[in-house]
Amino acid sequence: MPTPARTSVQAIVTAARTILEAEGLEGLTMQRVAQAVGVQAPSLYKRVRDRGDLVRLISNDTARELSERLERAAASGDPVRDLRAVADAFRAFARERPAAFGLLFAPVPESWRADEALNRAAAAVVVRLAGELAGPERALDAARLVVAWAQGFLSMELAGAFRLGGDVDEAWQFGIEAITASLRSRPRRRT
Amino acid sequence: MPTPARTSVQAIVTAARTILEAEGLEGLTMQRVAQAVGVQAPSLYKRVRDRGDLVRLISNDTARELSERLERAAASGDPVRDLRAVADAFRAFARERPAAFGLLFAPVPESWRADEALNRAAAAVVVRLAGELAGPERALDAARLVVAWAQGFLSMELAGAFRLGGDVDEAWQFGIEAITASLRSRPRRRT
DNA sequence: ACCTGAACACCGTTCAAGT
DNA sequence: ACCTGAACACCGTTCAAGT
Repeated sequence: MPTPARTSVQAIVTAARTILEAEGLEGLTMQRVAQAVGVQAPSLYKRVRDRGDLVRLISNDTARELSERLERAAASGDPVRDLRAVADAFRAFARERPAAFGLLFAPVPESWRADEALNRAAAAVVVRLAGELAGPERALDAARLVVAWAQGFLSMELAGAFRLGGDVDEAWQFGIEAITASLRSRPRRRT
Repeated sequence: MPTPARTSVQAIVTAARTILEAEGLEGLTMQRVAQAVGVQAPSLYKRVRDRGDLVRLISNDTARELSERLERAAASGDPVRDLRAVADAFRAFARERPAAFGLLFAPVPESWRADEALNRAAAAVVVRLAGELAGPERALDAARLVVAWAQGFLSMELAGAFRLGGDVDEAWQFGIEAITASLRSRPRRRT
């Protein structure tokens, strides 16, 4: 006789995201997740292939949410203002979900990573704005400059790696201003 | 009767670094390290406090080595050339020891991290060069821009996160040029 | 169809016992 | 003084057995 489902992939992923933020990636055990959704650990394997798969589902959700936020931030139509707003949205997201954000860029096995299409969607906004600033020929190079800087800055900030004093918010402002100014003044190969 | 030591902290750390690069952080188990140095796992606890402490010792060695390399790279006396050379040395190191490099910037428990003084030493070169370019008032902000970009770029490159095509080497060149140009042209508060 | 207890192969770590 | 086997508390994962 079929028994009714006592949980769902959605419930599992949601619980896992909460545990990830509260207790880190090593704290994210199958037993801990099972307890949170009210089943025994082996039952989770009816919904997710294994722990790596669960991590991948978390990253998918994270990438989707990040993508939406970046999209929403680019609303003014002015590429300089928009790029700054997108960077700030990126930072706000990283501070809200530090563990999930870290996971998105962590050197994790390939099969744990968010689906390529979701990463691509999140990148699209930045590539578009970077192209408007630096010209279509340089769009990808420029986007990589912006994303690398922002990701590096935030991973260092979240890891507490800025230990030489100074104002970290000011360093962030300095960075985004230097980068946008540089992209705008760069000679374009063609327009 | 005292028995002669069959291994040493140095041998343990050296073996651990090799294992880290070959099999990643999850592959770095106490049993694996013990096997490599020819003792049983419990014996390791005579030399290192626990696995986290072993990771910290690896990071210390990594930070020391990175620091030396960056120092050696800054030799021309011209800050623009030196900053480029330091960035290139940073990248070369990251590619030689990707796992150790990743570890240095990974969101890992505080007690696993390299000693503060070693991180400070590695940062010093960059802060000096950044100050020569952007002025002493902006040295720290400028150094944070450079290091954040480089670290982010490399962590993305090593994670295989540049998946939109284009030439990654060219993106690196584009980045360091845009950043140095921007720092040089930035208005200085004072000289 | 879904859930579970029991089991397996692995971890890190402690500790009494050996030399 | 150093090393080890045995043990403990944890993991992820599989699977036969239950409903």
